[in-house]
Amino acid sequence: MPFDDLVAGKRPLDASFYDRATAVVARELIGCQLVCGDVAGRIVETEAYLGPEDLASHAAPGPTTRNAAMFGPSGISYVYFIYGMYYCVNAVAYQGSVAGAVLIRGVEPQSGIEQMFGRRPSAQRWQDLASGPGKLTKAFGIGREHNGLCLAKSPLRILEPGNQVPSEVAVSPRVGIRKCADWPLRFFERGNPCVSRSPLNRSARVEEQGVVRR
DNA sequence: AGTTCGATCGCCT
DNA sequence: GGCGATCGAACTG
Repeated sequence: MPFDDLVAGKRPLDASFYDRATAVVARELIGCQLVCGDVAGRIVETEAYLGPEDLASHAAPGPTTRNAAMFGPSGISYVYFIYGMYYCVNAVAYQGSVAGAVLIRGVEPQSGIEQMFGRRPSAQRWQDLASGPGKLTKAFGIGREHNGLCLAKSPLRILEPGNQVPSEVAVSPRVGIRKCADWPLRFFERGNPCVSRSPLNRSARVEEQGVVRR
């Protein structure tokens, strides 16, 4: 769909959206629209990372230069570099704690698909362009320069879902972590092919904890 | 200054 | 299901 038609009438989510419990924000980001430049897609998978009590969170060790954004105001991006070759993008979101962020793990490409294939030539299907946290930053061209930006009014921004509300949101443990491995803080649209599929996701040990119907 | 290891991905078996 | 790629942040001495 053309970019202008896709974003027409959709307003960016403002700080009041992000200034709530991190898991609630993670749940409600499913179906919202991620935009970077003239590339856009629908968020279909997220994970909540909490404050110091969550040992899997980058906030657990306390503030450092890398994770500083997680301790700042809600509604700001937190982008970090991992495994020597990937970026991951978060939306800072918390209330009543001292830190928290939502990792965006899966996006359904909607606009700028040709550009995404140009950035990820190894992708065989459009469904796999952004079906993972490292994949989607590559497809969207998100890097260090996008850390610490206001997600309501930057080239990197998130818009309200409009008429794209998810059919059914499922909950499960988070992927690829060892500490707090049982906490049900991963949210995804059931059945969507753009949800990431790491080996851990497919393992019988990781089973869904429940679903949220609308 | 040296070491460790990670909120991943893609290729191999 | 396992592993190598590849590098910066954080920690140790």
